[in-house]
Amino acid sequence: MPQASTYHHGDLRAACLRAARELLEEDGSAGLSLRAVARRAGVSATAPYRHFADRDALVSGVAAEGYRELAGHLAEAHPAPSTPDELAAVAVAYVRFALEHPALFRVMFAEPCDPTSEERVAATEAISEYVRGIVRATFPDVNADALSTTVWALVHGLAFLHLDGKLDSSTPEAVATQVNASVHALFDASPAMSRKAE
Amino acid sequence: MPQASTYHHGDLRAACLRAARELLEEDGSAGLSLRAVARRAGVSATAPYRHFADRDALVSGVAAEGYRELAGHLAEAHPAPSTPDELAAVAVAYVRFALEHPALFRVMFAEPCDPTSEERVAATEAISEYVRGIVRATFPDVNADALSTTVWALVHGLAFLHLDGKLDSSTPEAVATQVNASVHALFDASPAMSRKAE
DNA sequence: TGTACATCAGTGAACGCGCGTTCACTGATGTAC
DNA sequence: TGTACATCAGTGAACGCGCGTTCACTGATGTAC
Repeated sequence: MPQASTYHHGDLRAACLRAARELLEEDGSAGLSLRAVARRAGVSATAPYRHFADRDALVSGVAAEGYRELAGHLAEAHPAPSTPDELAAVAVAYVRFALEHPALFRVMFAEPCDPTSEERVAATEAISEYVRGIVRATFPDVNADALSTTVWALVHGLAFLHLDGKLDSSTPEAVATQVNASVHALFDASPAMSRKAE
Repeated sequence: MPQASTYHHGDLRAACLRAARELLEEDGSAGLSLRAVARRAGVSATAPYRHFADRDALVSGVAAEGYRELAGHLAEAHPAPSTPDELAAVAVAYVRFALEHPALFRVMFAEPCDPTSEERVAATEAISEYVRGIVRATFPDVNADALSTTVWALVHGLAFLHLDGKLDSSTPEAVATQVNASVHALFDASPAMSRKAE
């Protein structure tokens, strides 16, 4: 329901989140201020206060959006992975998301999760649950909670190391190869874990 | 060579780094300003400019110190690990360091590595080389470069997930158990990797 | 269909703040003779 | 040992800036009658 009117924006909340995302990609998290967001949305400096209690609420909103978007990307990579190869494809999508939205990814994870933002906490929980579900589907006979933590940590670490330029991120293929190799190195161990679980 | 004199500080550089570390632990990276550092060091706002070109140089200095300190902690956990268990002990030390110095750890990794700071780049390289060396010592017959990246990513990811409160960090034992389990899950796969490398 | 009015989403001036950085300066130190 | 002087590490006033947030306000919208 966007309006042609200049006074009432129509959907300023969404416009603020969009502006915040753009600022993030351009200037990194340092450029993410309420005033800059308002400026970019073409609105007075205080207008965002109609939609966000304060700066933190804006940041939490951006992070939550990022989580949902990440979840979408993972599902797109494979809706219901059940083999190590399919799981690896999801891992590649995770790292790719981090590399395509570096500043957003950092906002999502580099600051301590604000426990007062329900939206943000819920989105984090959703990702966590999603990873657990995938691992359970791929290795039904294994302690999925333990293995899913390990998988998530591995993939998360790969994402950060790529982000920090510690690994070769020059081409998407190089990244995919690296992620695949690492994930398979871990999955080859799962039978051993299975044995322990019995 | 510290001086009793009040005018000449003696070792203001070190005092600034110390002050920065304290501010980091107290207020997080948001509190890390040149002026705050000067204030805490008991010195005029501009005195740090005798020792740091600008704010970035200060931050890079802090990060570099963090890298060296981390390296020290790892070596302390085990000077020359050569078994999976010993390697796991080093991994636990890595994660413990992150949990003991959360803000410092974030400064070290959460911002893109400043490529203009030689000190910082060198310190990063040193850590990277160190991990590679350990893995090579533990698995001489394996593609150490590939495996060491996987190990580092896994441990690094565990550190961040703990930092973000996504895993149980309530006691040092809980953390150690989790890290040990994850690292062993990976190491149990190394024979498979070895086979591939042949 | 027309009017009165409550509600809502915006405005814009103003506040105080801490920041990074510059500049000309000055006090202390150490070295050459 | 004593003095002159260069060097160095501090000082403190000042700059301009962008920020978060408050406040009283006003224009637009939609609903009740």
